[in-house]
Amino acid sequence: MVTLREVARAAGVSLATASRALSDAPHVSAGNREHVVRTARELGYRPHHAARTLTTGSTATVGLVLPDLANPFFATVAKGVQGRARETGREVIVADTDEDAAQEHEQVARLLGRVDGLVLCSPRMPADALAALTATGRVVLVNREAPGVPSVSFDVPDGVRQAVDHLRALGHEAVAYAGGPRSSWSDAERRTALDALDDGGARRTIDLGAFRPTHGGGVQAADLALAAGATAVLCFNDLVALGVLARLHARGVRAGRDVSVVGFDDVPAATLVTPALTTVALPLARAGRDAVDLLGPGPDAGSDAGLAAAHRRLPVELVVRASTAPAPSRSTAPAADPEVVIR
Amino acid sequence: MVTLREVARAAGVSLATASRALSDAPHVSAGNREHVVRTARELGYRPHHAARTLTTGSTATVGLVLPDLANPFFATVAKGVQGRARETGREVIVADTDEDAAQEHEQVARLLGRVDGLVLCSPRMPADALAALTATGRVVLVNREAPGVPSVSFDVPDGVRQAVDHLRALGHEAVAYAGGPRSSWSDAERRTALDALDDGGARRTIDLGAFRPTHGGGVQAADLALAAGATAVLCFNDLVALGVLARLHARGVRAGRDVSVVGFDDVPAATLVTPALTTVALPLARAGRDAVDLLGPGPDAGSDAGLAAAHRRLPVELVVRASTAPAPSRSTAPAADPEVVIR
DNA sequence: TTGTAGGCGTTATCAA
DNA sequence: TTGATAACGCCTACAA
Repeated sequence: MVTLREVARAAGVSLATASRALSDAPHVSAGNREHVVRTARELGYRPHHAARTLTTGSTATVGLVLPDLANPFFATVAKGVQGRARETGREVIVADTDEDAAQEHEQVARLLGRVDGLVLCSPRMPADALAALTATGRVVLVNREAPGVPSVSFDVPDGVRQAVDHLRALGHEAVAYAGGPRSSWSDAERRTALDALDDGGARRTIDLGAFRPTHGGGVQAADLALAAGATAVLCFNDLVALGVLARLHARGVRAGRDVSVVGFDDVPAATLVTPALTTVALPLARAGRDAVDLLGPGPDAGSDAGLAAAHRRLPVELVVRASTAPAPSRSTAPAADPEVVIR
Repeated sequence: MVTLREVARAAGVSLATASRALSDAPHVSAGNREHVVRTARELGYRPHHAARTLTTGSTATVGLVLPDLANPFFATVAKGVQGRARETGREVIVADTDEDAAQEHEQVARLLGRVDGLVLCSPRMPADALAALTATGRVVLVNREAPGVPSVSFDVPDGVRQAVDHLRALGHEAVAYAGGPRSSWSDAERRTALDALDDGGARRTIDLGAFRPTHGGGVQAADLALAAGATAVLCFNDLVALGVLARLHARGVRAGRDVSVVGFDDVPAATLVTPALTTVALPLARAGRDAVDLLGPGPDAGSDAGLAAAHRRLPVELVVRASTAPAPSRSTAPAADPEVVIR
């Protein structure tokens, strides 16, 4: 390995001058600077990261803790974090908790010793544990909010509103909600938003209950929705919605005609199924990028880096596809399907 | 920050003794060891990573460079890498190249200065560039092979064989292949395997051409397959297969009855569509784990860690679902569908 | 078994 | 503008 000392010697300058030249600090003659830079390149000099960290105290590294890397939702956040971190001269250390709240604490604590700051995505741990963990500062939350902790989340209430408005505009009165796990922070947020939309009259939402946030959970919810006479189902997330779609199909109910279905997240598979899923799209990668920015400027930052606000709520967007359609008229039996039945 | 020096002072021992006690090295009295460990815990001591790296030379870190974190295929590999790294006491720094071959070189070079070794997943760069890059050692390939470079890949030829055997057993004679990009190493591997299976007689495979490895590519391929009179289509990957499925459906052809479709990868969406996709499943997470092991034992390793073999080819498995079925008999028009048509 | 001291590669603080 | 030199926190011969 070629060290700075060797570069200095080869260039015929002192260690200090070499250091200054390469980290383009002031107080180096233009001639020396160029000469040092050239010899460094010739020798293939690469600064030793750990040594630099030891003296500067900066790791140029961002941590990322998330429940499941293989889940496209989190993976997309991770991509955003990684992209922004690199743009600002930082690396990303990623840790997967396997959806285990207990691991969150350990991973965060361990990583904090190795990074300048860290992004904690969709933590499952209860609020009090979260508060204790983030007391150190240097932690930004994504898809979760907690008092006093900087965070990036999504305007879920507005997403719920868009979805419900859409369904009501289509004439649906009996809208059911297929919820996620009770312990889920974001499920609570959806429910609060739904309650706020409830006008106490005919247009109330039917609570189908809490389901596992999976395809299977959706299958289960679909039967309940049918039994409850719902003409539209709003789902905790797309996986649940896809499960509902599959079950409706299996039971001979035409999704997007007899029953409308709306999901949340806009996962890739939403466009791959038939009918394509109407869903609330979340700016996942953007959230990851913003979280990195909330952590503060990286090593590459100019001097005028403004201090970021503590909380950001990103706008969401309802993407209307084929799984939602006008409510079937009450009086008539399902009309003969004018489309070509393809099976 | 609490340093080892402070722990030593608090425990009333020397720096060296404290160090030995905490890294459970020999030559420490049991009493001192326990005492030091306790005071360290009480003081909340966390070893300083950079300092340790500087003296030991080990970063306890693994690098991971891949084309696209948001792609479930790579994300699953990443999950495996992360899981195995942590089990062996290492962190993972992940870098996303945005599918850009030019970035691969830069990312790998940069990361190599910060990690003990790195996993390069599905590199797009040409073979010669790869050879130059990996000459340093410390790099393991995943889903790609190169002479002299340790790698973990999949037994794709066997997967192709399983798929073709399956289709032939179902009576399909006109099997088409919807290929991936010409520059793709794994596409070349599939083609080689297909050629080997060609008996020169009636059972030859129809080459549909090269398509973008996306849903859209599949849509395009489907029309060609139909025009060529194929009764079965083997696809470069699941995304392409899903596109074929969608297009067949749109054109009124019953996938899984009139035409059989087989994919590659077994992405999550494969089970979410109707008909569910028959596909060749790849042990992606396992590949990530094995790649880490090929990098050598981590800091947590026992003394008897054997040296790993340089190449591993992981077995793959055809997962038969509803998108493949017996070939329609030549003479008769498509029989009336005995199933309840649900649409 | 314990302690002292040197060094890992860099940056930063002083004098010169 | 330069150049010694002292940290940074830890590990590890080497000496006691």
